Amino acid sequence: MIDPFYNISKKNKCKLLKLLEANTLLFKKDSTILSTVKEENIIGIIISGYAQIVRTDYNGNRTIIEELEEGAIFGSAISSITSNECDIITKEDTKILIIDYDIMINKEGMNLQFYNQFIKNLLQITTKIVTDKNERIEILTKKTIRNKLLEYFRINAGKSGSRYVYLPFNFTDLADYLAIDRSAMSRELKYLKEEGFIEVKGKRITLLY
Amino acid sequence: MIDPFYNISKKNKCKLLKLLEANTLLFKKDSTILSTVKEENIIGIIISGYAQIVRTDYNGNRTIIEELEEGAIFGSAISSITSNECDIITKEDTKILIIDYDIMINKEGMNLQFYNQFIKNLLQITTKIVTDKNERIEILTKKTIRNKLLEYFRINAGKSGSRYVYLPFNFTDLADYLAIDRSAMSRELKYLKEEGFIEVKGKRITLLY
DNA sequence: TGCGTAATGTTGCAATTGCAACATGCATAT
DNA sequence: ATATGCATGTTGCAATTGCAACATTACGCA
Repeated sequence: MIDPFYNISKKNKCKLLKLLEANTLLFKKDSTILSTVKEENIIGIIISGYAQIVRTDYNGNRTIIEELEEGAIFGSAISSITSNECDIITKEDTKILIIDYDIMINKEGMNLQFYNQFIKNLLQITTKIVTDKNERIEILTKKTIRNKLLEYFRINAGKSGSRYVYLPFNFTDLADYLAIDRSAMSRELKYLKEEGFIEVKGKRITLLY
Repeated sequence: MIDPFYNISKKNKCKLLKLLEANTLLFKKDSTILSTVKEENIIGIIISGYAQIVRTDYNGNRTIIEELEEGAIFGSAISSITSNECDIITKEDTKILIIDYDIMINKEGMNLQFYNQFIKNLLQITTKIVTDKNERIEILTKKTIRNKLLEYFRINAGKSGSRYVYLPFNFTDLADYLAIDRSAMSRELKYLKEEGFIEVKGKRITLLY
């Protein structure tokens, strides 16, 4: 993950935040950010802590839209908080930075190194986000639970270059991420085990094919 | 859609392309770009024409990953051409620009207005791409064909602020986009018509609810 | 105008899936 | 230790879906 303030000195970071009229906010664990953030065209940056963008629809189906670690950026300008069903929920005490997207973009003719560097860093981060979204879409467009699982494994084993996949979350959340029923997923995992395709030990999955 | 060269003069655009060691390529209608582009960390920009990123899996299922209009950017750094099943297919004669992502990003300490402006433009474009991807994910995570359709309609009627949805592609491609079987979609559309939820006239859908 | 091809509509059927309901396991706090 | 809550595992069943096969319509082009 690229630091949004990569290659920007502490001093310049302060100048930057002033220039962008940024606000720092603190949230306790398990609080909902959302309403603060939703209304306007805003970019948020996780300074410290951990949060999730979660959608809960009228049926009560929860879907994790995104995991927000330190340095992650989010916001109406970038994430799907446009949707009326989305919450950002902190999983730890979390410190975030709020920047108005329009103020940030409309600094014309800026010749400030730190400003341009910041924009460049954001470009790299959003590029990475697009890649992640594409992976998710690639998985979601598979038509069977089995193929969704195998695609998920393929992508995530590929990242570590091994035959192991370490789940970054629990199975309930995995089902949410894959947009499938948890019990149906559990059943399919059982079949995959029985047929000798995979081995599951806690959150570590070994690919045997 | 934001022009990648917004706020950059013709003269500066030339300088920029030289600085970035950009290459211009021409493709005839219905040709496959792909192999030229796939290998490296590259950004492509559609100068003129129209193309699609299409994935065809081993079952022959086609999925339109992305529509590439004039000014659109794509590439291994940004799109999911990482996948081994992806093609970029031109639907018209198409002129594209190829830029090496690493060369572009690693121009340190640049104080050139046109360079910084270009990066900023790319940031705005990728931001928009993320929004689009999120919309698609929002649709794909719905569990029934009906809900996928309704979500698609909701999002796209919302854009024009009316009760009309104008499909940007045909129904076959819509089914690909929603990652559902075409005939099953056709059946569900019939039910939606019969139940008075929608009215379909060619590519215009009217929401009646 | 007519031909060929691609898109669309229709339907039966088998396979997959979601859902509900319940059992088991595991961790944490009192 | 045990109670409480949450994650996980299991299974029957009904609903949804994909698939295949075919009919019909629309469209581009000679």
